[in-house]
Amino acid sequence: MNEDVAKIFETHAELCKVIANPKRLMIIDLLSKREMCVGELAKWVETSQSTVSQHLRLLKDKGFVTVRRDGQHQRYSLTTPDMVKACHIIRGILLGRMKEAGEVAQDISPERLFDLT
Amino acid sequence: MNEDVAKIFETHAELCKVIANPKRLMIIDLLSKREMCVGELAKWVETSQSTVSQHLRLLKDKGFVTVRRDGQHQRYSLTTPDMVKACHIIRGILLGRMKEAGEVAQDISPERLFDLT
DNA sequence: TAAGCATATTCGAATATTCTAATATACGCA
DNA sequence: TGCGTATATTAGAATATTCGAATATGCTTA
Repeated sequence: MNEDVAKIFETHAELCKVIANPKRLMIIDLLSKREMCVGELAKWVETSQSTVSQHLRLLKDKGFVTVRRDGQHQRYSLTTPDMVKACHIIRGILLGRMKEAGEVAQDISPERLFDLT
Repeated sequence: MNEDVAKIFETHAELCKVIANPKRLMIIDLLSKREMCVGELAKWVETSQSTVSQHLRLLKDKGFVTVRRDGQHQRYSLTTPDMVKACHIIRGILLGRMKEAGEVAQDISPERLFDLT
């Protein structure tokens, strides 16, 4: 195998690891709806501020979010809408299976898990 | 947060973990081209038969491949083309970045990393 | 400058992942 | 039946991930 190809798959896996965690998936989902600060995300995800901060750091390091300071707040937003697209495809696979098994209502959609009304 | 929603993100992450490994990504890529047996995959991925077998087991457990026996061989194939679609989107993100950084040729595409001619 | 809120960082325990080596199982054919 | 090939399984070491507790840093306002 070509060495460059091996490297590509290696890095590809690195990017996939970003979405291989439920809390990061929630964060991505929330940020796909609107910009949010850390405390707000922590509330929605129902976990500690520390945990959210660490996940956000990873997301930033991997280039999937940016931050802007707004007074005391750090406002995070997504930079890569394609990642959301990939997440929705995979969540679609899951929901399809769950619907088939009757584990979930037929009208549930991959985009409406958090209700931010 | 709704308990069912938490469960969905949990399982969603489980599915994402499947693609969070370079060798499994290679296996998925190869199987997206055609059915293959274990030894053949091991050759392309350049790893041990045992490792490939273990990855295939995970892929089967998660419902992404099926097997059929063909004499001494076990022929594996993909069941979920959408997973390939998700992989291509993420690999597209990566290749886009690499092209921008001049780390890779402009005409490389997410689908043509292995040449099975 | 001090107090208070928001966020980041560090540390360590618990858990999960990945690989290799060794061994077991399954099939086909002489 | 016995041998060779293909594949699966198991065990264990090395490494990676995840989280919360504690602490540090940064900003705002009195």
